Amino acid sequence: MKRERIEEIAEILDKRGKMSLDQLEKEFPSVSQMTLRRDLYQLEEDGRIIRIRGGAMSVKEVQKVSGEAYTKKTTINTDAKIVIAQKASSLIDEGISMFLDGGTTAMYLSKEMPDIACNVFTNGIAVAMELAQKKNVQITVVGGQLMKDNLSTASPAAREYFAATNFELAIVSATAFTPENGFSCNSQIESDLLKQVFQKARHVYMMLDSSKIGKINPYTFAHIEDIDVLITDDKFPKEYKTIFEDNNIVVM
Amino acid sequence: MKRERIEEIAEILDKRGKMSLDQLEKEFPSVSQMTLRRDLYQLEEDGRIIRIRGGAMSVKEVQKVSGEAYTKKTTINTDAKIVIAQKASSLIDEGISMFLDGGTTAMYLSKEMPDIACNVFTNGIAVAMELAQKKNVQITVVGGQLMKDNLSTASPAAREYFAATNFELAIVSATAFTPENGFSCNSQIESDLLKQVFQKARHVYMMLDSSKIGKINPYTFAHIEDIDVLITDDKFPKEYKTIFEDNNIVVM
DNA sequence: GACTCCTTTGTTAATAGCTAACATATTTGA
DNA sequence: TCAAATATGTTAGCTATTAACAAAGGAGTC
Repeated sequence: MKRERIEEIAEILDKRGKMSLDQLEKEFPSVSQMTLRRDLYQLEEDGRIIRIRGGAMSVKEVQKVSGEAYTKKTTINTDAKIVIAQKASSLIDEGISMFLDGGTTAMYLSKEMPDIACNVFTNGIAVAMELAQKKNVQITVVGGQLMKDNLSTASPAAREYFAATNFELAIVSATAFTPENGFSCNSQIESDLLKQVFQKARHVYMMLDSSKIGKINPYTFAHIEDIDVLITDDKFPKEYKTIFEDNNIVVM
Repeated sequence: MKRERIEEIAEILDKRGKMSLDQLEKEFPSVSQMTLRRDLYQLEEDGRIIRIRGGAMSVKEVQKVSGEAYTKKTTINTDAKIVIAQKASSLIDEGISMFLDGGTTAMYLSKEMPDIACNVFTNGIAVAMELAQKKNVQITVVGGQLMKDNLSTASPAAREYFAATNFELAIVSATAFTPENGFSCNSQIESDLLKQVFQKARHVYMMLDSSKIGKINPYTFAHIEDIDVLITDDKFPKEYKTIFEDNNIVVM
């Protein structure tokens, strides 16, 4: 109920742009003002709204007012990514040692995942920052050149480092997928890093929201048979699903 | 006078992102709080800022916040650190290759510093994220275990990596200083890393706000004679100043 | 210069909104 | 089913904001 209410508040705010607490109280007569305040506080922490005196304002509205375009990457298929991230986070067991990539889906995953004792290796600094909130998660950041577009790092040195490291699990996502070209991304060093990770990981979970399907990016880092589990959303085409299942891959 | 002040407020806010009225009052000691309030009100009408409780926020900041998670850590001696960071940022030349640590002062420095072409190595992921906003800055993140308290990394591997890297300049800060025990911090691996950095850096600038003075932390990584320039605030004790100057260190 | 009009700035009191702290209810999970 | 964690409600105190009025400049006119 909290989750839904917060979601609804966010939606209303995105629609109306700006609302006072009084107005919100009228929309949600069943809860107290304080609860709404707390909801707004949380939405602010998530970066979805800005609290102003007497109410709140949607970030979208701000961006509209200021007239500037905002990065669309964070908004593509957000809901699907969150669902996927939730699903993936439920698969993480206590004490596990895992690799997590630096993509937006991994970002949501690190928000959703429970605060259990485990070891996470990541090349995404935004992911690392998010995970730093969790008391019990041990984080190791992969060093290297920082790519500003996706806030992740990669370097030859990191590749070597991973050659001497073992993971129980690697959870990654691709920016493009076709059955013929497999999973691909836009950066060669990232692709190299992921290849290395795949060699050392016992299990590989791929998070792939349906917007990535049918696209091809320059650097392929894995093929269908390289992964163990595919986590996707309900818009995932049925015909593809059978391809994965024929390779003994669990599709979620 | 009004016009210029408003312009200046807008600029400062674009840089710092978010400021309290208290801080603004310190920046503009010659006018009353009410005047600043009115200025903010006007800037809001112009769509350049958003007024929030206790201060204001630049629209640019809003766009940034909407992308990432938002940590609202309030730190000690913020104002002094900002002053120190401003001073330090004025010392950075185009094309330089430098190391920056992961502390809060370095964080402010990365906000204040101009967007010039240069190479920055850092072990602070918050610093790296901040620098990622600058188009012309090349960033390299040091990998390793993430320490959650200060969001910086350190590892033996990183030490080796730096053994093969040269810097023109290292800008670091300590969490404690006494003349006898030198500059110290709370983590052994961080201390090791800094020692290595000091060996490879041609010049070392130390940022030290006065709240650190007289304190001792477990791991000393440098002594007075190891640094070239000390950047501090105006509460820095005079008797200490002479100690530094006797060692040919520029005190700012 | 003295006067008026207009803009900017400062001061104060009253109010609205926020936070913190605790109390209660509800959910989760063992 | 119980205990622990999470979510919600209630209150009191406090802080920031507003509004209204007063004072101080600036600009133009006689």
